[in-house]
Amino acid sequence: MISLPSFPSQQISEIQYPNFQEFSFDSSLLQKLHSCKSEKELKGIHSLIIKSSPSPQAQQFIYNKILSLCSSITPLIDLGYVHTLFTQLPNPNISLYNSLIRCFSGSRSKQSSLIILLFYHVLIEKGLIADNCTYPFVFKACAQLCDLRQGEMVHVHVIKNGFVLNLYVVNTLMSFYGSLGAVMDVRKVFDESPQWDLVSWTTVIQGYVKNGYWKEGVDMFLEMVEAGYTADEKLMVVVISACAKLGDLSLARKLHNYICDHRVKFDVFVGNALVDVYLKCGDTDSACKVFNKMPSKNVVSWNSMISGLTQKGDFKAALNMFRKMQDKGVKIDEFTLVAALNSCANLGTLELGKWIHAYLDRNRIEVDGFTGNALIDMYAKCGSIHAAVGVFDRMKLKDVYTYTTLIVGLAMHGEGGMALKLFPEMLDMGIQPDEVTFVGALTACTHAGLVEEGHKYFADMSRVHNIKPQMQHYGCMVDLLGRAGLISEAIRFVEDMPVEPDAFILGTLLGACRTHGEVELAESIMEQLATMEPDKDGPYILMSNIYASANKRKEALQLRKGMKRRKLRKAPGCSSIELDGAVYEFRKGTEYFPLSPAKGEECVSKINFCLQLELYILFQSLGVTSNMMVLSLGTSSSCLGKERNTILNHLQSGPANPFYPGPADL
DNA sequence: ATAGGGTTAG
Repeated sequence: MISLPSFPSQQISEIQYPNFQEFSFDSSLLQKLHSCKSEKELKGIHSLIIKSSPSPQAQQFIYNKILSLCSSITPLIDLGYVHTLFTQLPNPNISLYNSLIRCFSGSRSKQSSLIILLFYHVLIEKGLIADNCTYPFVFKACAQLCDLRQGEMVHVHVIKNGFVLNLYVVNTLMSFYGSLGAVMDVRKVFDESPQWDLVSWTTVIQGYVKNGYWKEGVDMFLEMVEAGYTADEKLMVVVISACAKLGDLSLARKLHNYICDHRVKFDVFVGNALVDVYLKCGDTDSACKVFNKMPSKNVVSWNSMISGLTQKGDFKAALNMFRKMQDKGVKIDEFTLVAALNSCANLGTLELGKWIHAYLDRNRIEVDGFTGNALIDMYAKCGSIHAAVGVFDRMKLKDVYTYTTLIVGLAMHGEGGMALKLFPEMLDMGIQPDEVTFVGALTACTHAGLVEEGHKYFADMSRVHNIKPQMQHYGCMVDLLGRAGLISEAIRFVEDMPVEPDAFILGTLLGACRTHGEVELAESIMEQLATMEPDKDGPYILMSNIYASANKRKEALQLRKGMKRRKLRKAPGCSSIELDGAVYEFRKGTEYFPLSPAKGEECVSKINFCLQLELYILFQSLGVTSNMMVLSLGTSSSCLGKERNTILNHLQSGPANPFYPGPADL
């Protein structure tokens, strides 16, 4: 039972945290309150307290305790209950308001943020003054709601009440401006603050970096070092991520050295940032070294490796990582799958791509946004354009990437008409096309032979959509005109371009010359190309084909000699097939090997890569077509029966397939 | 009681 000495009420309001021993309070109740960990327990104790019918003074004290307890066990707590509790308090002071607000800051939803702002306005109306514990939550709520004006208003209150001297308040204020992209305001608050700590520097640097001012962020870091501060691991992560965006390898090495020299804690965040920066700067070896040295890895570490290798174009290494990650039992997430799908798309490993699709379905991961876009791309690039369309149709959240991916995919499959139907549909949905969408639309026009339509898209690009044509778009137009046989128009187009044609454009023209037998024109273009890119074999190959089809043997021979003189060799053709989830790659004149390492690593040497066409037919006759597809076929045709049988034996009885776990494994 | 961190596309 609680028995209180009776205080005059004015005195009570001055004592914020009375010593509970003065209440001769049943200490077991208070102890229970302290050790309480769940809402249920809390409510139980609450009812016990009500039953003990405390005096108003004791009630204020206890409710105060309960409320601060609530704010420490969020988000487990029922916010409605918290609010009811709060309304029981007769004259809540600012610290009680802070406790209340803290309860609502746990859920980080838009609704809770609105409620926090509401409480903030109520407390001001009641004549209370917010303090250093109120403002951080209020700024967080403004950031969550993307409400710049509201935040600016609170900023004024902060100035009026003198809280610009409080680092907690100033730092959250900067973080608020930074999250809304107001970089100048972040800097202004920083410059006007009379004192800084490491968090202030981190916040201002992050303000720059998050908004794309990578160079400024790095410069600010250097300024900080100059001013005598020492960075911690949290700041280093920000600076390293800026360095990754800049792609500056020598800076990356300097930052790595800084970490070692200053004994910055090498935690999983720092490790991940380093792995990422080395991969983005093209130094795979260093990335692997850091990755292997990391004391603890998480899903992000693996994702960084996989997506980094994918972006570098090392798709096989990426998929091997993906497999290794699963072997280690690391739980994969959407980031993993998007990166893996990207690799599948580029390698043409449809089976693995399908497996990932099934994985998404099985784990009830919504096929939307990033995952949906990656799936569409994978199916389109692996030749299953119908599956790509199927994914597209089921997606609820379509963005410019979704439309562009499918437009490009359809165009590449010769479905120019279907691709061009999507374009106006996209505009109707209120989605603005970007420069890549126009590359897709122009390619679609090329493949459908729609010259007029192409001109219209090209004109609309700058006129209606305010996108300046880039070299790629000029290239598309040259290709469009060239393939349609309008060579002279293509030449005129190149001459009228506001920029000098690059090797790609000239190569496109050369391709048009080949299709339409324009030998003399080809020769003059070839001359230009040979000076621009003396090391490329492509133009020579094209030109020799042009001579060959014009029956000009002598010229062709001379060209070959020229190639030899320049030590140019035709890059070997390359092709691959997928069988039961393993990719077999064929290179002309070399050996073939399965994509996956380990058991299947032994190579069968010197197999002509074009064998696969025959293999495909053979497999069809054997009735094993379902797991196999041919991605691209070579053009030469010499074939050795013995070697073919070797491959057949190898594929049928050989290394354990599939290398990737099938749907049944998970 | 209250502030700052890494990975995803066409």
